Amino acid sequence: MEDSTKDRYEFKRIESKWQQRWETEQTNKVSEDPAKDKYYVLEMFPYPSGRIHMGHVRNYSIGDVIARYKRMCGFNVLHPMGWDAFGLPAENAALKRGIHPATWTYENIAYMREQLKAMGLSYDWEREIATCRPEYYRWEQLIFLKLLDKGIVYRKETTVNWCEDCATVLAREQVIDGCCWRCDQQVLPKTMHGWFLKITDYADELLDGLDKLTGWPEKVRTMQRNWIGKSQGLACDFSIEDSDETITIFTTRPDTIFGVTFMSLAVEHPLVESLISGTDQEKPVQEFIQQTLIEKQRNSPEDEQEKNGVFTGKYCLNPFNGERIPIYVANFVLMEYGTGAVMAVPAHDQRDFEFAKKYSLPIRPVVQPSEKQLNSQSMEEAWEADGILIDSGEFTGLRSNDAKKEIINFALKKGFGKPHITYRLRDWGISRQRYWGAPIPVIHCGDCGIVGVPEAQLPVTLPGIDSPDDSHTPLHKQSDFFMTSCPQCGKEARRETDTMDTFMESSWYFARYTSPRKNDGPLDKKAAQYWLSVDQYIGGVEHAILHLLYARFFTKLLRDLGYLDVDEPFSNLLTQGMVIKDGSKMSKSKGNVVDPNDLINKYGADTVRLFSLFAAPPERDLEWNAQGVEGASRFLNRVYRLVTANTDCFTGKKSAVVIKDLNPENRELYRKLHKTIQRVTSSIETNFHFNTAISAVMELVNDINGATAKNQPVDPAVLSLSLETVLLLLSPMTPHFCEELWEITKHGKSIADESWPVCSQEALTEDELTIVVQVNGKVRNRLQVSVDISDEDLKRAALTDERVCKFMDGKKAKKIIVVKRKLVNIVI
RNA sequence: GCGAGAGUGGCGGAACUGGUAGACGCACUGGAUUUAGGAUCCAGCGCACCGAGUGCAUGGGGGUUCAACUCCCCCCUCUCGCACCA
Repeated sequence: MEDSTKDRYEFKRIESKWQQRWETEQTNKVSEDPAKDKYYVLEMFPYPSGRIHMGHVRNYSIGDVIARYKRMCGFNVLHPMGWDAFGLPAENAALKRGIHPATWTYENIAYMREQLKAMGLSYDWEREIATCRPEYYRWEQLIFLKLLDKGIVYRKETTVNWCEDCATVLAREQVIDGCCWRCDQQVLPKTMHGWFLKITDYADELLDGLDKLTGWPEKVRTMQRNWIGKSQGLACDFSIEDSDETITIFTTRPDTIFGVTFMSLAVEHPLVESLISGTDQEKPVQEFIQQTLIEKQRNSPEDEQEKNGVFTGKYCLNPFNGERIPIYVANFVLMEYGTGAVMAVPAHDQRDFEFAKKYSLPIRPVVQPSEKQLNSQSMEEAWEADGILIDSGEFTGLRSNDAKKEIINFALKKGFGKPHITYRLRDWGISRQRYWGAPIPVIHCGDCGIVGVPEAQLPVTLPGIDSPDDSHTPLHKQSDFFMTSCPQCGKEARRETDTMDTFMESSWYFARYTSPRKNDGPLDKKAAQYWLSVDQYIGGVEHAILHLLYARFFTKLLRDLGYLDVDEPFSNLLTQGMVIKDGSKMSKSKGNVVDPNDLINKYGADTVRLFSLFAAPPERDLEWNAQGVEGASRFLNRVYRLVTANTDCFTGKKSAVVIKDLNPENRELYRKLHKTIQRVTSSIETNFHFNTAISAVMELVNDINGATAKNQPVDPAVLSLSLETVLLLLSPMTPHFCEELWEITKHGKSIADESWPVCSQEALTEDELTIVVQVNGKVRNRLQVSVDISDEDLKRAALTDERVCKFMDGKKAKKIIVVKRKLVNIVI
């Protein structure tokens, strides 16, 4: 059992041999070459958590096949790797072990780098970056300052999402079901100052750009669209009776404005206080607000609350018809969306309908559907679709869509309303009260206010890299760090102690790879121009919103700062599925993790790569199967034996084949060989379905095996070409293995420097075809016929076929359908 | 509820613009080789019937067609994402 490796090819020796050779010969080093077409393939860079996991293996295997394939196709391929190295786990681990987060991070990087190298991935390691290095984040600080100048970065006080466990603020994108995306603890609201990026300024461009990203999965585009959440409608003022104040509402259904029967305010709405102060309703409303706030805290956001509210005792006026409208405070109105005030139209909005039913408020239909008559008494639910306006003054009779425009225009003319667009997207809060992140490069001066750190003083580095004791305490507790002087007036001042959200680093790393060592600016424009955008980006779908939206945003920022000239960072996106075992995602808590190290030691990197590519198409989840790995291993061993048993046929020269001179068996094999090139190439080109590419190669291997097993010797030229093709086609997937056999078969150079094989049309032509004969659509026989048989002859052959006659049972053919080169269907 | 995707053997998965359903692999069964195991090789392997053979089969139901995994309509299930968005 434990000696099961003895019959396997020597993957250990072979893999380290080729890894060393690629390194010494700098096989994967690239630079800009205007003479060649570029191809930039990138896998989402890892967080240096300690060891690579199967998800990484799958991700990088996919990327590596694409990189190696494109390279063989003649592209100048950029394929870099780096580390998303800032983040909370480093702090936690450091605290636990009493070491510095940097130490932990760099050790992990060193170990994981070796693991990746052991997989034989074709990275240009000279471009490696780690985002925690000052050489990287200093440029991020510079970009931050430029954005501060432009007003894209600003500071404000808001209610933030606070995670007590992580002791930091979270962006809205990082709050999942009311809990922290990382530690899963309930997130609490907290009021504090923080730094923001005006992503909302780019909302429209981010939204419109999605239409052009045809190389992205529809799913991801839809998710981003929903996240941006653009709604168009009317912002309209309702004046409050006996008051100078007005309530501004936002609605996407101005066509229903004559159906308003009450007004709902969010409990946090700023006007509530003044509405109720000193009135009889003050107490009940206050109580209701308290109650609602408590419930909001307590309940997880999934369960929808019953609609509740309380009358404020005050009225406002519908500007369209002057009607008196009671003002309520309601628990289902969100302060964060629109204006926090909703005009309630119970006949045409389900929530308002439920609320009206509960508090016996009037329901007045104003949009009549064509298929039924709405009646305020008998309605059981709101009619939310379009229709024709009724009881709507001068707008009566218009269709919903026209009415929307007319009503907005009317409000605009009269001055009490205007067209308005609102987004779900909020500005990106980037302040984190953590140690292990890039310091925000500003200084707070009592006299001058906020002052950017002068460019010449960048980077603002993290303190205490050499003193592990308190090195990971948050910066606001380290006076050595925050005590400074104002760069403008020289007085004593306080350095900003927040660090940046780590998503800042991952928002531009792909661009930095194009000039990773540039030391006088973030990007070399020429290099960026040559390489960007990324032609193929690969990673998990869990980043569909966060990282991918931020990276798109940053690309536009860098473009507007003059660093780049592309609008979008990633032209094509492949979202690979998860690695599953026993029905669920591999995770430590589930105890179903498979360590790639163990597999590589047991089977070799090539086998592990091959299996992860073969078991499922990349976008689907991959069910881990230990026996499947055995299968992949078996296949490679079979190829190894097949090639080494036939080294005689390799002469070191290019074999030439004259199709005419081949006997039928050799011709068949030669045809299969070209058919395989065609199938593998198109599998990769159309959708990166490596699983079918591999199965095509397996078929070819089976055929070569079959041919050599027969007594008749295979033509050496056909045999050597077949085996060469197998190696060339497999080489992007199992590179060490193919390099070794390429060398054994007397090819002078590295297989990585060979060209991708080309399918010959001539080789594909056949002189005989198998035609399926159907009777009434059911397959009854197969006929071997010459390719140039006429339809008439084919019909005749089918009709006279013995088996076919049996099924025709003496009946006459009503109709005969002939599909060229494929089938004959006799209808009786 | 809204949006996206998916349902094919025991399993992972194939099937091009409608034209041989189940490629390839795993598992399984039988055989060869072997002292034995492992490895390797050969054969079989959707379901039903004892079988040549014949039926039936791509979540369910209907439809279009000579022909449907593929196109259309209705329904069911699962996965993922969003969710009181006015």
